[in-house]
This record gives sequence, C-alpha cells and structure tokens, in this order.
Amino acid sequence: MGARNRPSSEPRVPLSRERVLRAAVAIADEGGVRALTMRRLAEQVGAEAMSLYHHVANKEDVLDGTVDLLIGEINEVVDRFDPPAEPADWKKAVRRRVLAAREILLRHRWAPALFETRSAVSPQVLRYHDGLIGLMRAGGFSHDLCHHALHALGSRALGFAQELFDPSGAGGGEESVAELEAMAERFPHLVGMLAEVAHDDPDSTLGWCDDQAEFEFGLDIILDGLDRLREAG
Amino acid sequence: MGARNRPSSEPRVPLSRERVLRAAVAIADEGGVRALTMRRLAEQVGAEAMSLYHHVANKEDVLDGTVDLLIGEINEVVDRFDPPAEPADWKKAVRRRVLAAREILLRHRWAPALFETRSAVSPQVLRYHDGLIGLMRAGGFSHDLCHHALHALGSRALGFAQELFDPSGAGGGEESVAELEAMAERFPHLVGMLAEVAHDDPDSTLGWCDDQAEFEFGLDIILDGLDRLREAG
DNA sequence: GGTCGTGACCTTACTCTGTAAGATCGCGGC
DNA sequence: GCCGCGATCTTACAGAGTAAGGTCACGACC
Repeated sequence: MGARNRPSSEPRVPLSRERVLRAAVAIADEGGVRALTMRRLAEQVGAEAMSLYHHVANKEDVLDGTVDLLIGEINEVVDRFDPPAEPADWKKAVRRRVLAAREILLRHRWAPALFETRSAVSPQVLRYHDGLIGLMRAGGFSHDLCHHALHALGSRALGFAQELFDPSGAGGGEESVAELEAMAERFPHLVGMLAEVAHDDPDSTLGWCDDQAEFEFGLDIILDGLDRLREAG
Repeated sequence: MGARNRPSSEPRVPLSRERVLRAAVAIADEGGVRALTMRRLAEQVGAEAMSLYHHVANKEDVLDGTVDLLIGEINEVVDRFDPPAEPADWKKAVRRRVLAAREILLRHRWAPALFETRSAVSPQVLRYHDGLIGLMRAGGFSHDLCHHALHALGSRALGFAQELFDPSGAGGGEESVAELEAMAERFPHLVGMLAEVAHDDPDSTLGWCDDQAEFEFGLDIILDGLDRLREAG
C-alpha cells in the first residue's frame, strides 16, 4: 500500500538527501527526536522506510544530517553580518552571532540535546567556529586564547546551554505549602533564593527563569573575562 | 531457564531499586547507555527483564535513578569538605566542589549526555545546587546574583561541559596533506589555530585538547567574572 | 498444621524499532 | 522493442520496552 498504485496524475517529486533531512527536521520540530523514526520519516516524504536508505546511510546519518542542516541555516544568517567596524568590536560581533544562533536553535528545541550525542564533527559546525575565530583574531586574540575561548564558550558558542530548571518538567507551581516547607528544610538556600527571585518577578513561579536574560548574563561574563585576558595578554 | 531451577544452595540476594540502579551504572560504565537495556540489566542482576518492574517504574525511571545515584555520590564527597575559612574564599570552595564533581563524572563518561535528556529534576541535583548557593551566600552574594551564577555555570557547575572536539570521533590524525590543505581553504582560521596550538604541544594532534585545563580555564573565567560582579554589586 | 493472601519473580506475547535481502518498477539509451 | 540500472517497495528478522497473567515462597491467621 502507500505509493503502490500511484496515479500518473501525481508527478511524484523525487527523493533526495536534502528532502529527507528537511522532513526529519519537520518531524522533530513537531514531536521531538523520539518521534523521528525511519518509518515516520518515510511516511512524511511519501515513500517506504527502506527507500530512504538510497539517500542516507542509516539513521545516524539522518541525525548527523539534521544537525548539519540546522547549523548551515545559522551560517547562512551570520555570514550576512557585516564585519565589525573596529577591531575592538570583536565582542559585539561574537555576541551578535551567538545570539543569532540561539534564536534559530530556539525554534528547534530538540536540537541541542541531539548535538551532544553526535561524535562526528559537522562541517557546518567547523565553519561556524572558523568564523568565530576569525572575529577574535581580528580583535587581537592570540591563537592560543582563541582556542581557550572556544572551550570556555562550549555549547554557548552555538547559542545554547543546559537550562537549569525546565518549567515543562514536573508540575509547575502545584507544590502545596507542606511540600514547600519540606523542601525548605532539605534545600534551605535553594528555596530561599527562589522565594526572593520569584518575589522580584511576579510572573515567575518556582523553577521558571528568563532563559534569554540568563543566557546573555552567562555569555557576557565569559566575553568580558576573555576581553580582560586579551588586554592583559 | 535462567533462575528457574535455582539450587537452594544459592541464597538469591533479593532485588532492590538500589541494586538495580547500581547494576545500571556498571553496564553503562562498560558499554555506554546504548548497552543499557532492560534485558541486559536483568541479566546483570540475575533476574528476568520483567522482574525489574517491581523495583523501578520503567526505563525512564532507571535512567533518572542512575543520574540521582551518581550525583548522590558527588554529594557524599563534597559534603565532607570543610566550609571555607573566610567568606572571601567562596571562589576556592566552589571551584573545589566543581572539580570534585568533574572527577567523579569523568569516571562515567556516558553520564553528562544522559543528564541533558532528563527533564525531572533529581533531588540530589537540588541538594548539590543548594550547597553551591550556600557557599555563595556566605561569600556575600545576593540571592539574585546566586541565581544568575547558577545559570552562568550551567552544566559546568556539575563538572562537565560539551567537549568541543572528541578525539574518539572520526579518525584522529590520519588526515592527508591534501585533505589538510582542502580544510585550510574552507576553514582558514580554524586550521591556523590548530596548527599553532598543536605546535606548542607536541602531544597534541588535530582535535586533541587538554580537557582538564580547558575546563578549568572556562570555569575560572566565570568565577572571576562573578567575583567582580559581587564586589561591584 | 493447614490455608490463604500477598507480593516477588517469571513466561509469554505484542508492538515498534532499525535495517538486510531481494523483488519490482520505470525511465533513458540502443 | 528491448535492456540495463538505479530508485523504490516488500518481506522478514533481531532486538527494544513493556502489558498481562501465571507461579511460587513466605508470613498471618484459624
């Protein structure tokens, strides 16, 4: 069944690695990586599971490919950015790139976790990092400091970092007073902090934080620290 | 088969959540999370797969449990640390904890990737972070700055961060001269940096870095940045 | 001591996964 | 008209998680 007795009226767009990978991203966007199975992927492109293997080596290849595709999207965007007017603007330029990457990855929440499971280095990731090094070099970094910088940034360079408390997780804000008191006994500092932070921000419930602000806070600490090292170096 | 006609001479140690989780860690240590299946886990504890379900809810629960177990190990170690002699020593104390956590996690390479897939917050993780906040509070941090600090540290707080280039991945150092030249054309800054960094360290091949040093470099940038903010704040 | 409930454990079976092997289909070149 | 060949589909299999129900040992009660 499926495409067996295909009416000749439907022209059948041919499969391709590109089309398969785009479909994979679409499926993951909708249902997470868990939903991305070869059969589901085949269905999405109007084919049978085994037909996919003429365009991708296996499922690992699909996962590698989707990562590459997404970073490629990021590269397309950041490549259009103007180079910094002054060398000293390296920090602004790097910051802008990272935040652009983050913006794209936020549309694919499943991607960061997937990235960390890839062992093969994607060419697009290499290209992205190459661009960052270029900016830092122009800003006065030694090669050595560039190298350290990439390590210091880690996944933050690509616009993500493990979010501390995921609000989508275990029931948000349904804690009873008794449960909260029990928590306060076991984790006094944590509950104290959350009580105060939540008070400052009335929208905030236990475990909710402004991801974007926190991300930028961490990013700025690192960039500022690197800038100081560069000046001293 | 299996435990069916068990001779009464063998006393049969009873299953328990604890024993199952410890076995799970052992299997993952040996063969990675991929090797951790319910059947393999049952075999390890001398039972049948379905018997495990009397002690754990399902496989997700096993994974959650192993995470909790490992962080519990970390907490046992860091809880024995003396509190800092002077408030200003918060940085040393936090640094010491993080590096202790890292040391333990380095013995379970599969764990970091697993952590990032857990949505439920482990009580042991809460306890660990609670301790960090305690140190920072004693060192003069506002609750707000503690909060930012945890976000800035991210997974680094627990002693890991995505390693940039995994040397175990795609063939280390077998690049031909032609391939290297092709790479240099596509990624000039990256290849330039690696050439120089590798030159400084003759042990280093393309893609190899001193993880521990890089980790501490990044950690120190963040801790120094936080210290400056605390003083200014 | 018999019996009976209760859980720990095992057996079987089902659905879903990735993918190997081979059949079939359709189109371009002779 | 025929052939060759690559793209596609069909079938099948091993291994995953786990639902449903059977079995068996042990402690509580009469």
